[in-house]
Amino acid sequence: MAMPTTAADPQPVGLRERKKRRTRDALVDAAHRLFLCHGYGRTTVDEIASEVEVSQRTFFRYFANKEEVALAVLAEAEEAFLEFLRARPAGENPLEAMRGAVREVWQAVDRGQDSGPAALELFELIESTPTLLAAHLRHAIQQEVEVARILADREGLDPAVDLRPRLLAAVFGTVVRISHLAYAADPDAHRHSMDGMLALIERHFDQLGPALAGSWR
Amino acid sequence: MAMPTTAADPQPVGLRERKKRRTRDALVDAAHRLFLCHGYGRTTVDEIASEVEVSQRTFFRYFANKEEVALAVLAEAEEAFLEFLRARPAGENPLEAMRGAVREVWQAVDRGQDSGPAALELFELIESTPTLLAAHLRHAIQQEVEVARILADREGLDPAVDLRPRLLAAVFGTVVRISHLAYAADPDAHRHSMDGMLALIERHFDQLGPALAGSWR
DNA sequence: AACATTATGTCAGCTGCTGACATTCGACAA
DNA sequence: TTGTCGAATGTCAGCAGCTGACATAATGTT
Repeated sequence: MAMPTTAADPQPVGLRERKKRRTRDALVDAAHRLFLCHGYGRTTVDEIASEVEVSQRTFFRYFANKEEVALAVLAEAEEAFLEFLRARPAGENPLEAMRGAVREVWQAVDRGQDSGPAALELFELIESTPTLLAAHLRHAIQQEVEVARILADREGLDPAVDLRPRLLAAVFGTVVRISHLAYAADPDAHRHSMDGMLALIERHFDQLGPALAGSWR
Repeated sequence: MAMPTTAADPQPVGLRERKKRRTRDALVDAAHRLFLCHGYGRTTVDEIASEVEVSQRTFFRYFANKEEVALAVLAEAEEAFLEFLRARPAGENPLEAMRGAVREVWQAVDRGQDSGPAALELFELIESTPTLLAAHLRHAIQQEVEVARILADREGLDPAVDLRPRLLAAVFGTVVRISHLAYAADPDAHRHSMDGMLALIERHFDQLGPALAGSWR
């Protein structure tokens, strides 16, 4: 349109925003280190803040509460999942689209340096910390609502009257969660292979139909 | 057998235990009143305690935290569900057993004086209070684990190797939760009828297969 | 250089929650 | 009835999470 800006204008990212991003990342990093080392409950917010040479008050300007800093990277992954899901071709049915999106997320995680093992440790920390587990499940619910909205849009449905999107989103979330649990519970069988995680999810989905069908004999 | 006790021996419930039960019930009652009136966040533990003329410290001897007193009645219902599920005839398949158990729970709730509307209000309170929602979801997960154990026992399976019990328990919990949401969201359609809730759950289960199958056109 | 904007620090304070110790209350026997 | 033991409760001190209010410093703009 009008307003011919000087072409190269990816983002007017000022020094300010860069600095903010840096301290934020530093806080997440320090928090994870301390949580994994001393445990979530035995790590105080003041410790995290002073590790980054920042006041406690600033910490709470970046994160609404102590849980949020622990789940920050997970929140980013969930956001990425939504992006991938929105970008899936319209020809796929809902289930195919979600499987594709979760595959893309794991591929992206795989590319990111050492985030594979880190993700595993994070899962264990969350599962073994009641407070974190509760917060994580709440986020998962919100994620399900958003996923349901996307699915309803793709299929041209009204989420208020047709509950199938919500239902499928919830079931999908459940399958992913149980896969994470199984993955973390049996490290020897799957570790060092992100494909293992995907295979687990696929297997669980294949078991879903028979499990619902009737007797298991 | 031996030891002919004097027949009428329901429970040697001393005055002590009765008093404990009374103050506990009073705390739950006062808490619910205050939560529904002023909101969860704006109600302090001291207020609840002083309402029952008890020190704050005693409150925390009855309940581990503020959330627990809000979810107490729900926890009892969940316990009842487990009991009913354990008592279901062995001939039923897992899904039939769970449907039967949830029906029995609602029938029992129906018999309890005015607990119907109270349950509705409680659901709304939980769903609209992030902290409570998180705590509730955590409890739901624990419930799922226990349900999976029961199902595995019924079918003679090892929950560690066969994940179908866990999967079905999770899906069932999801369906019940979504039914609660739909029930609370559209009061006019279902209110004053516990059968409405059961019908909703049945309908959602019937939608589950088609929703998983493929396209929704 | 002067100004507006925004991030940060400091401080005071509330609320949830816990340990330690004293006190009171119910159970049970002499 | 009385006395004794254990359990329930009260009191107090204190820590940690979290917030509002205000002052200060850093950054961006003219």
